[in-house]
Amino acid sequence: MKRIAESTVRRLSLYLSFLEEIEGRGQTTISSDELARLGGTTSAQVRKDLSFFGSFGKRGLGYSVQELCVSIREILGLGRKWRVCIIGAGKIGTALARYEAFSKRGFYVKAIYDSDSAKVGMAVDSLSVRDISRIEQDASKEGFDIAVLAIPPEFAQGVADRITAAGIKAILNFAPIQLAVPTDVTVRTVNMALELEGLSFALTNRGN
Amino acid sequence: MKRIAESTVRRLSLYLSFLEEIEGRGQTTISSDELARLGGTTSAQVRKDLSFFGSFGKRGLGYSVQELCVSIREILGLGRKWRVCIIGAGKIGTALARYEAFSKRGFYVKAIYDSDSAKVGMAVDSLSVRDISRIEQDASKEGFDIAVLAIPPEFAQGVADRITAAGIKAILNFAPIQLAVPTDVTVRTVNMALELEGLSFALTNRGN
DNA sequence: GGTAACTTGTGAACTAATTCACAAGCCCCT
DNA sequence: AGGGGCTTGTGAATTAGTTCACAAGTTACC
Repeated sequence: MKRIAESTVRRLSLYLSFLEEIEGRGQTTISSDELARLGGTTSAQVRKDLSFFGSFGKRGLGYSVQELCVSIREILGLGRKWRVCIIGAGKIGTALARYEAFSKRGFYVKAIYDSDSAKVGMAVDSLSVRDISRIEQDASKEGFDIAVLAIPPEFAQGVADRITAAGIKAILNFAPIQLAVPTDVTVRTVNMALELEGLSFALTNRGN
Repeated sequence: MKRIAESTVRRLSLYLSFLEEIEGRGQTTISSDELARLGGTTSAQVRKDLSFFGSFGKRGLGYSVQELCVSIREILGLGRKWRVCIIGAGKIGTALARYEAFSKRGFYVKAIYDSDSAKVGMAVDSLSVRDISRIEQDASKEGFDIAVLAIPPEFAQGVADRITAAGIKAILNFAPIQLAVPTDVTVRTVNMALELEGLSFALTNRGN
């Protein structure tokens, strides 16, 4: 299969969220044009995005909302449940652990870790904060698929090394740092300072 | 000035974070190559990114860490303090309000709002949750530059309409929805479900 | 069954972003 | 003062991503 651009995957995710809402409203078919308007893109873009994975529509008619939902879920690998662990029981870590939107989309937070012994044992919803020293043994025993890193930047690389060594292949990184990981590990970084600075740039340079 | 790509702005932000760390360690000059390695890109990319805004280095020698910090801060508009309000005192909103990294970077959270009267008056650090109905009058009186939207998707567009009408030109949106705003308003959306789904895609299609 | 009105799927054309490659400039050493 | 070793800044080439445009397929209706 040809390499798929990250932008394409993002858009598929976005289309799926619209399709699910539309499905809930009882609409049964949708055209690439309607989907494009919802996603702020063009109909050609929608069709091209889908064409990398097959042909899902009917000419003259559009796409079956239900079938397209199923197809995109399959493309994105959402047909199964993913086991997530959160590392860092600070403000961000605990907020994420309590965030229901994750489990709604099939991502189940199974454990939360911290290195601070004062936090270990603390309850976060139905979970109890575990000591980070257990991460290696837990990772293989409990089969975590994804680790969410919500720790200070100075510890992030060290923890990333440990969890990738323990076999975790996907990391959602909230630390404002560029992680170095083996090539078979995927990292997505969410850096809020960077987003705010992008807004600062836009405000400063607006009006040309 | 030519239109600057969002990817360029992101990278400048990233370079700045490295430069600040390096400055703290006492290193006085840096080459595009070293900066590129830190940022996971190429030296040509670093030089090109900077070249859109001027020439900041010395041939044969590299860049002065201190001067480059100052220049990038100026490019990004970080020479001033930005006034931020957070809308939504739920899990994400309160976690963001308490997040110190914002003020370190010059973004000051001045107020937090919610529509739930049970939450209004509640303390979040030194702030007290205000009723959302006050947002219009507060926005002009207190001169908010940036609004952070941390509310359920079904309310996000309505609130976005109100705050843009009230003159706010920049929105950091955590609601998983595509906001429609006037062209002079900049929106950055952080959608964690979408990031997780990107990881799901990578895990599912790894090894090609 | 034929035709009109749509909409997809996809090469081709175009636009944007990244990488190459090298002249020009700077520092250090002798 | 001149040469060698670096590193920047930037047009040119390349690669990646988006948009165009149209043949091909589908439905509805007469």
